[in-house]
This record gives sequence, C-alpha cells and structure tokens, in this order.
Amino acid sequence: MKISEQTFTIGKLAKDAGVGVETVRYYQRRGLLAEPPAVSGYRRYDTLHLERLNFIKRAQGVGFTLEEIAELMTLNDTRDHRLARNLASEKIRSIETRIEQLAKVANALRHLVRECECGGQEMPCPIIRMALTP
Amino acid sequence: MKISEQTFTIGKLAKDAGVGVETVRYYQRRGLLAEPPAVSGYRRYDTLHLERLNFIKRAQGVGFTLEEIAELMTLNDTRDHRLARNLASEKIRSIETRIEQLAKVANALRHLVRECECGGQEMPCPIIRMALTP
DNA sequence: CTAAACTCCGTACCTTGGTACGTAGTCAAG
DNA sequence: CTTGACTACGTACCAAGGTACGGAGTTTAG
Repeated sequence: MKISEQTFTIGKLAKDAGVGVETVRYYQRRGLLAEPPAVSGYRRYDTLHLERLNFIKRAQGVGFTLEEIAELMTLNDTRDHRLARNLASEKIRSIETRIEQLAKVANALRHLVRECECGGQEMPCPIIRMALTP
Repeated sequence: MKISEQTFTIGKLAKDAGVGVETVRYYQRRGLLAEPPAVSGYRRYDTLHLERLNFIKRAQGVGFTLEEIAELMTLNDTRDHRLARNLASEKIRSIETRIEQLAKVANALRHLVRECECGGQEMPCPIIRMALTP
C-alpha cells in the first residue's frame, strides 16, 4: 500500500527541495538520485525523491562531499551503522586537522602584521619579505 | 655589478624550487613570474626567479591565492606596507570565519556519532537519518 | 654523429559542484 | 489551436591551480 501517490515533475521537485532543475539532473548523472519511470517522456518524482534531496542537502551542510554522501546512502541500504560512524569520525578528524592548520596560518599572519606595524617604512615590509621561512 | 651570473634552464629552476616545469610556465602565463630573455631559443633564469618562486610557495603556504600573491608583489614594487597589512588582516579574518564554520560542523558530527553509539541496531542510524534537521 | 633529454609553444584536460545553452518534444491555458 | 511554460538530453562552461600532450627545435653525453 502506498501512503502517498503524489508525483511531481522535475521542476516542482527542484523547487520543493530548494535546488535547481539542473542540480537534480546532475545528481542523477552522479548516481545520487534514482531516475524515476517516465510517463510519456516526462519523469514523475515522488516524496522519496524529495527526501533524498533533503538528505543530500543536510549531509552537504555538515561537510560531506557528494562522493561521501553516495557512500553514506549505500550504507543506508545495508543498514551498517558502524561504517557510517567510521565515516563520520574520519570526517571529524579531518576537520580538526584542517582547523589546526588554519590556526597556524592565522597565527603566522598575525605575527607578520604586528612586525609590520612596528617597523617603519624604511624597512622592507615583513609581510612581503614573508620572513617566516618555514 | 651582478653578484651572481648563474643562470639555469626552466627544468633546473623548477627542480630547485620544487615545482613542475609546467607550473613555472603557468605562473608566467598568469603574470606571476617574468619571462627572462632567451639565449638561443632557451630561456635563462637566475636566482631572482628562484626567489620569486620561493616567495610564491611561502605565500601560498600561508593561504594566499595566486591572485592575492600577484597583488602582494605589485605592492612590493610600490613599497606600500599599509595595503599589504590590510590584505593580511583580511586574510586573517576570513581564516577565523572558516575555523568557526568548521568547528560547528565538527560539533554537529560529534553529536551524531554519540547518538549513534547510544542507540541499538534496531533504530535507524542517526548519522544516516541526519536527524539534525536544521 | 646520433640518440636521449631537454625546451618551446599552444592547447586540452583534471577536480568539485554545479550552471548555462541549444534543440526538440510536450503539456496547459486561453 | 496556438502560445508560452515546461521537460529531456547532450554538451559546454565557471573557478583555481595546475597537469598532460603533441610536434618541432636544441643541447649534450656517449
């Protein structure tokens, strides 16, 4: 028994999900979204497609790439929580590493700006000299 | 009076700087690196070119884009410290913003992983459900 | 002297996540 | 029934920072 028989065209689907029509078609090409059967040349999408799109958007929002999202969705099919957790944990670690790198860069730049403010115009600009030869 | 008369070909220059030959040529096309006179069809590079390349690499290392690096180098020519400082300060701010965004994402993911570890296999995986409907 | 290695130059291609365009077919309103 | 809006499909294009390739000329080692 189907709960809902509602179907819509790609334009309605895209609008409801808040993405462009071309984006929907792009996800289909990437294998992230199933291509529904066409009735007479026109594809008919249902609420499951809409949920998939919303899932993709939320997953993107927490930093997953489309490739990782595709992986998550196959994990969903196999109901493997452990692998999904691993994927998320890995993502957390890579974000932490990235934050550390960025913090170092910001500190190096702050150091340069201070140095530059102290020195007069006669000396070469430390930001430009990039004196922090690592 | 020239301190050094040493000149080298593009291959040697690239190797010394730790970049590819194509990268050197790419920087020339982008206007980041001057094209030296050719002796008989072959360009002859000197230590100034090598220093430029090293400058570019260090500036990239602290997060400047090639476009910003080009700007920094024209500032170098005009010896305008204030503009260089502004450029660096802006870069610091954008890095800080990026760090905050990433920290939020990492927290959301940590929350999901904890939730997933608490629940049993019978419930749908929260990471996959992406229960954090924003 | 010849062959390998290097250079020059232009152009095409790669990644990621889409956007834009053109042609042809189709659906809905007036 | 025609016009406008929509759809399908294929292809090209965008940023950024390069990488790869093809063909022709040059230089250098053996």
